[in-house]
Amino acid sequence: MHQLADILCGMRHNACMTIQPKAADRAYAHIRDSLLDGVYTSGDLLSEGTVAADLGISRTPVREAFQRLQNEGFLRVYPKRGAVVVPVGPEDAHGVLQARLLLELFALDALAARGAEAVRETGEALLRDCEQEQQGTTPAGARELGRTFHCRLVGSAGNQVVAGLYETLWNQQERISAAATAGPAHAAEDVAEHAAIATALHEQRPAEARRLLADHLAAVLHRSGFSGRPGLPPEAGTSASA
Amino acid sequence: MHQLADILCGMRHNACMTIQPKAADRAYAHIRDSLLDGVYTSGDLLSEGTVAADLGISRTPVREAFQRLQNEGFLRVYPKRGAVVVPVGPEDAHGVLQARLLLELFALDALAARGAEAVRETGEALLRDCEQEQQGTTPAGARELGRTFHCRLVGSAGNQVVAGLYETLWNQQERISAAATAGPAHAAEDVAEHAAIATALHEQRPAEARRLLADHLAAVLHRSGFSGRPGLPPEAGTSASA
DNA sequence: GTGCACTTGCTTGCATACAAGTTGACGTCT
DNA sequence: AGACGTCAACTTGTATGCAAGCAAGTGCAC
Repeated sequence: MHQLADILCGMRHNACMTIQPKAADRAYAHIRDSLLDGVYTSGDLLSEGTVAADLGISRTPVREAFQRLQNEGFLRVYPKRGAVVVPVGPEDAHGVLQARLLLELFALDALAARGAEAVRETGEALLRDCEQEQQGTTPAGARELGRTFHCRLVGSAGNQVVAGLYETLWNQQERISAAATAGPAHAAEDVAEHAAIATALHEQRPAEARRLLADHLAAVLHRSGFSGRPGLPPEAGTSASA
Repeated sequence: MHQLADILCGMRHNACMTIQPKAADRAYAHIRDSLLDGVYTSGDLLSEGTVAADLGISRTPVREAFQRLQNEGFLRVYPKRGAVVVPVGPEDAHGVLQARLLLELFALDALAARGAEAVRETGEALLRDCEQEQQGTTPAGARELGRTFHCRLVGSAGNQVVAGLYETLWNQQERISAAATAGPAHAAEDVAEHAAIATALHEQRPAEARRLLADHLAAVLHRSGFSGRPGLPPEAGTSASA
């Protein structure tokens, strides 16, 4: 345990992961993609054995994937019963967007407090993200780029804890996007709004960036289709199940 | 993130949990307690086999516990190497307290927006928590009551997503408290400040509750001993290990 | 003495076997 | 017919065995 600092700093063992990802990672990616692509829908019941058979692996790595997905809010494991796909409703969408607004506005304020130069540099980095966004066309790619944009924005505040919280939040955001059936249909609007925010930061107008960001999140909520009747119980449209 | 609540609350299916909790839960509780009580300290290296042998169970449930603890930020598992206890430093303490301030102030504002009656009721419930706090004397009990107080405060905002985020945050807070070696020495001050906040809410002075809360969090940071020199590298005081 | 391949002892990753719990259906008794 | 007990087909929970990976130490060749 003398070289623990090395362990903490250097991630040089990851070369093996590129050659042959662990079975647990494959299971995680498979289930997550199936969830995000609508193969599994709200209320579906999954079992470790079924997924393991589908992937040709044993239950052990699938079990690990289930736990990770439960921690990220995608699944809910019931003892001795199975795992159900957690349904999302307007309540959740409102909650996530409210939380995102809170964290992202905080990030902008913290960024502005770090000085004009930091604001400009962050805006520049975000603009580069937007350029990539305009090129990427696949749904999965658009998802990933949206994640990098917003996570970079929050990360620019310099608070690692808040950044970690936001990553958790983003998982739920992706679940909402998937459930909204809108998917990447509004990707163009997203990119345009991202670019506007990045430009405002790059030109050192943080106050306008705040306003643009708030508008952006409101627009995202509206486009998701969950904006109406926030008090509606989430179970309204998810009663049917296998 | 809320699987702990699930385990504690969702006992309606199986009566076995009262007699014999799952081995994975025992392993989780054992490691977590050891972490919080200082048996394991920052940088320590744990292996599944060792813990399994200590508890007289197999590696499988220990493995599950490791994953949960990693998700909560206590451990970091390195492939084929083992799990190290994540060290915490002033940077983390500042980040956590800043995030807590952000979320808890948001909660107070959201609570105030829900109306005077909601504010009074929440203050009343919090006062009841404080009464329990004054009775409980064991360190573990004090920890748990502090958790219920702050989680109830944040939960009163009515945003389940933010509440979930805050629970995640609280795990890190507990780790910081443990690392600060201050532990429950300042429990009396905590309780007094909690009571002041609850009273302000009960008497419908939310603005003062805001101020008291900010003071409380600043005091917590100060008492933790991590308040000075936030840029200091985290390894400063954590070199010694068993 | 120096450098390098090998060996050894640790670790995790995965597959498999078995134990235990839950559910729903089926048959039987009243 | 209706209620009730039994059971069979699922599920997860845990233990165990084996393969593979990583790091340090050992000994040999130079």
